Parts: sequence; C-alpha cells; structure tokens
Amino acid sequence: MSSANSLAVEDLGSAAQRDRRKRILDATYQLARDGGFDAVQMRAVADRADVALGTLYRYFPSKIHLLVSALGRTFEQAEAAMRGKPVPGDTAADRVISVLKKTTRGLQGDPHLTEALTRAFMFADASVAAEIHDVGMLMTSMLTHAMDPERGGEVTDDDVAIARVIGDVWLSALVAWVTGRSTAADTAQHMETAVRLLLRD
Amino acid sequence: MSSANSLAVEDLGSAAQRDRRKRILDATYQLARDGGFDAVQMRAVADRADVALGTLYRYFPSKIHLLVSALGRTFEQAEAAMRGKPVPGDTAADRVISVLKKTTRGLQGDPHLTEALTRAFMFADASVAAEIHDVGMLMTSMLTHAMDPERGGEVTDDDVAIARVIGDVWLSALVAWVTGRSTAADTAQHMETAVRLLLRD
DNA sequence: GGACGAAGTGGAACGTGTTCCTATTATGTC
DNA sequence: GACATAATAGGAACACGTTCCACTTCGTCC
Repeated sequence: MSSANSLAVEDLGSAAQRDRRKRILDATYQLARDGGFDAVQMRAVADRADVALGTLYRYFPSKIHLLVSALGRTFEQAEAAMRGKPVPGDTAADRVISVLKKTTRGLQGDPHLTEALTRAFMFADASVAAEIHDVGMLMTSMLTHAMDPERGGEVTDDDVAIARVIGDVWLSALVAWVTGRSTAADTAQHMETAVRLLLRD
Repeated sequence: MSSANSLAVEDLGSAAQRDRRKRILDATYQLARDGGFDAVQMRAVADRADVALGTLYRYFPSKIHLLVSALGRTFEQAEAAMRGKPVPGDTAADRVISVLKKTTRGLQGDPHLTEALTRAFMFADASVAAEIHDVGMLMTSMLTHAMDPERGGEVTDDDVAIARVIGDVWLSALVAWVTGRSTAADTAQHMETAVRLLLRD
C-alpha cells in the first residue's frame, strides 16, 4: 500500500524516473545513516541524488514522507530477519526479554538511522497510519510468538493485550533512547521490569 | 543548572519576572489550544505575551522547552485540582482507571492543545530531560497515590514500576490518538486493559 | 543621586522546509 | 520532422525557529 501522496514505483513509467526515485531514496538512506534526522536536508538529498529540489518534492511531498518511504522497508526487513529463528529462554518472560533485547540491539547498531526513522514516525500524521500499524502488528506477533512458541497461531486475548502493552513500553523506551533521555542499559532494564510485571508466572 | 534549561519559577527573583513567565505560558497555552503545534510560533508567543523575542528565548531556550513547560504547568494544575479529593473506586485498578479517564478526557477536550504538547514531548531531546522528568514524576505520583490513597508518602518499588509502565502505555495511546491512528474510545479501552493486567488483585 | 551589571527591547539576519516561477529538456502524437 | 504536453532544472522567495547585536531600562550597591 503506497502512501497517499508519494509517487510509488508502479506510478513511474520510464526507466529514468524509476532511477531518479531510487537515487533519491539511496541519498536519503545514506544521509540518515550518517547524520540522522537533521542531516536529511531536502537540498542535500536533491544534491546527492542529482535532482532538482522541485523534482524531489514532486516525488515526495515532504521530508516526513521521504523518510518514511526510504526507511520503512528497511525497518520491516530488520524486524522480519528475526522472525522464524528459535527464541531462547525457559519462561515466557525470558523469551520475550530475549526478543526485545535482540531487536533493540539491532536498532541501536544504527543509531542515526533509528533516530531518523523514529522521529519521522513520531511526527507523521494520519497519512502514514497504515505503515505504523503494520509495524505494530509485526511487533505484537513477534511478542506473542515468543510468549507461546509451541502454539501455532493460537493466542489468547490476554496474550495480545500483554504484547501490546509491552510494545507501548518498548516504543516509549525507544523514543527516550533516541532522544538521548535514557541510555541503552536503562532502556533494557526498564523493558525487563515491565515484562516481569506483566508475565509473572 | 546550565543555561540550556528553562528558567524555573523559583529562579526568578522579581514579581515582574514571575509575571513575564506566567504571561509567556498563558500565551503558549492559548495558542496551542486554538491552533495546535504549528500555531505556537515563537514570534506570536512573544507578541501575545508582550515580551521581546530575545526575552522569550531567555526564559525558554526552544519551542520544545516552552511547550513541555506548558504541559508541566497544565499537569500541575490538573493534579492540584484533583489533590485532596478522594479518588473513587474500590480497588487500586478502579481508582487508577478513574484518574486516567479524568485526565484523558481533559486532554481530549482540547485536541489542539494535546497535539501540540504530545508532539513536543515526542520531539524533545536530552536538553529537555529535566522538564520531562518533572512531568513524569507528577504522572507517577498521581498514579501511585491512586493506587494507595491511604498510604502517605510510602510507595513500594513495584508501585513505581507499575506507574511508569502505565505512563508509557498512556503516552503511546496518546500519540496514536493524536496522529489519528486510534479513536478516543480505543484509547480508553486500551488503557483500561493495561491497568487491569498490571493491577490484578 | 550615580555607576554598573543584569535583564529586556526591537529588529535584522541566518538556516532549513516548503512553495513557486520560468526556461529548458524529454516524451508522445500527427 | 513539427508540435503539444509533461517533466525537470535552476533558483528565487517565503515561513518560522533560532541567533545576534545595539540600545534601553531596571535593580543594587556605594
């Protein structure tokens, strides 16, 4: 599902246009990875992509759309790479904490990229609600799977509710970490405490 | 206290200074309530508060500091209005839900204000940590008080941890509502579920 | 009262996201 | 090939957060 106003790949007829779009997204990715949200400046993106500023705005109507388009898929891939692998841990709480730690470590390996992505998502309005919802669903299913690895697709309402609460805590902790208000260790500790409160067996 | 922080009330010697600070926060509140984040423009705030732009920046080093401080004051007032009054509800969960509903209803009655304050909260970096910490402590103490109205200042570590998790859920739900990803009813339902998961007696 | 430093005023100026305009280049049609 | 239309280049212009500067007012100490 493409964003409401960005030009999607399938909307572009010519190879030159698809190439322009790719150059723009490449430039965005590099700038975000190297310098975070503030380094993704529209003139810099246009410059690096060898495209006029007006053209950039023709393809992506705002900096937020640009970042969400450029980084959304990267984020999904990073999350999906974790799916399917066996989750270590004897209790549900241990397994959930393991998943959370691995996910968080992955994001923290590219701090600038994560900062740019998180800021863009937090600033985004309803036009990117679908993408954000997808990420939330992915997170929830990852967590319910960690809670009940045996059970195939069968999860209780309680499990889903708990997973959503953990997802909320995770998001808050991520924002706090991205904005420099807490350290990686604080983030991990806080999430572990929350999980043990919710999954006390 | 470095110059990167907002000037707190207790730092201000003269009555004229306290009055300037109050006028600034009043102007911020009004602009935010009427037009949201984008309407809180520094020149407009300075203008309405009858203060020079440089003076505004002397009291609050950025728009984010300004908005977060305004949020803090609003919270203080809400908490003061609630203090002393008995919290209805027979169980801790009922009382916490009552407090959350009242607070949330207040915020949802002023959607523009809530949007402005939530955006500021999500965009705040480490330099606003002090102000955000104040808000977090206020929220936490409101919640722990609802959990144990009898106990004076005595709260367990568990109570504080639970209150923090509830605060995270509340913030996530607020962001979802502000960005149009969930309705007010969804928000209330989700928070109630989270509280009952955390405070099952 | 006078001196002096801190605080405030008024406004210019700068950076970056966004919009807009004109000239130029591709692209498709006859 | 000639033309019409769309896309792009190039860049000026605007909006708003932020910084800075020259000047004035306020408060305090002698």
